[in-house]
Amino acid sequence: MEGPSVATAEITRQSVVPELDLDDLDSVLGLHIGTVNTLFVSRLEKRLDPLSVTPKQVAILWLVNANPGVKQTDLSRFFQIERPTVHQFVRQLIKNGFLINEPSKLDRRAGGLWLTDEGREVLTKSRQAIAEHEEQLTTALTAREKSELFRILMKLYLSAPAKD
Amino acid sequence: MEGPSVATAEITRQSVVPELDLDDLDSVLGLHIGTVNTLFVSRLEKRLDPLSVTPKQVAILWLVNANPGVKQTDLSRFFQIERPTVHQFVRQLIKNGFLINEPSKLDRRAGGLWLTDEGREVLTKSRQAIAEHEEQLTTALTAREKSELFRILMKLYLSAPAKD
DNA sequence: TATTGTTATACTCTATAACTATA
DNA sequence: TATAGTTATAGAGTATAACAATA
Repeated sequence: MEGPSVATAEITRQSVVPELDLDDLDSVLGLHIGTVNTLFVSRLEKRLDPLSVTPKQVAILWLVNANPGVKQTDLSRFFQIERPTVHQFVRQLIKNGFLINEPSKLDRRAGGLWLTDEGREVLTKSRQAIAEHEEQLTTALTAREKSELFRILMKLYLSAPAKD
Repeated sequence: MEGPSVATAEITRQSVVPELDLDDLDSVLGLHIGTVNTLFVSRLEKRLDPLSVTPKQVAILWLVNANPGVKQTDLSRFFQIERPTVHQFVRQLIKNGFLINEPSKLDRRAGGLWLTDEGREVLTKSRQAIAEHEEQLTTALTAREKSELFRILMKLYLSAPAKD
């Protein structure tokens, strides 16, 4: 799996820039998470560009589609981002005609979000783009590595001590 | 390890917001990488705030310290970010008195970067802050999970198809 | 008082385009 | 022509503070 029957070759970022002394910077987990995140986000942004949506906007469309009438507060809780941050995505999506905001009749503070026909079309195409993108970036991983990665990331996320 | 001797409980993001239909959004790897990245970055930013540096600025200081006289181009290659992006961090670090830029005598196009005494102090304190931060966020992981995470992230990074 | 949404503002990280100076 | 650095500008994603409307 890892090559010939010698000691497993350790592949590190050192091999990418051999002339630099990394001084153990590559033992910082956050660095690698950040690098891989940038890789995923920037590639996906390019794929989604023709559809005039960003990765986070698609995630919002995705959940609104599956939960018609959902409130911004619910999205804020799911993504663990602040309400004004959610609102910014929602505002852009409404401006671009992918989403509408219908005030709730039960609680007039809250709005309910729905996709437009155009929003549904964009979501369908975006899901296809995401599927191709994820397939492309994870072909090197075995099925077991993929599921381990999901499991470990989830464990990190769920075990994080509360803010403050 | 995972609880009583029943089928391993699957812990997902669904359990965080039970009332939402996720419609398989949680099968998108990029979402989890992004969430964990935000977790790491935002926590570290708060820890570094008293030192007046950001996570990326510390990474720059770290490499300049280990490679006195390094060029911005080398940093650009290591971090896989564009030269103007590196320059922005460098400019801020110089402005804050943590870095100096001494033009090379061999190639007057290039500058060489060095830490100031204050930069060295901030780096030392930042490394301590990062060590505590990483320890705090990864305590839930076993040693094997940690090394698997490093290995899989590195594999993703190194196997990524070239841009375009 | 508490919740929902909104507006204004700002910060971090990233990019592209276009420029200067040097090799 | 190619490389190193710089400047200007922009965009994605995030936050906090303060406010209005509603419950």
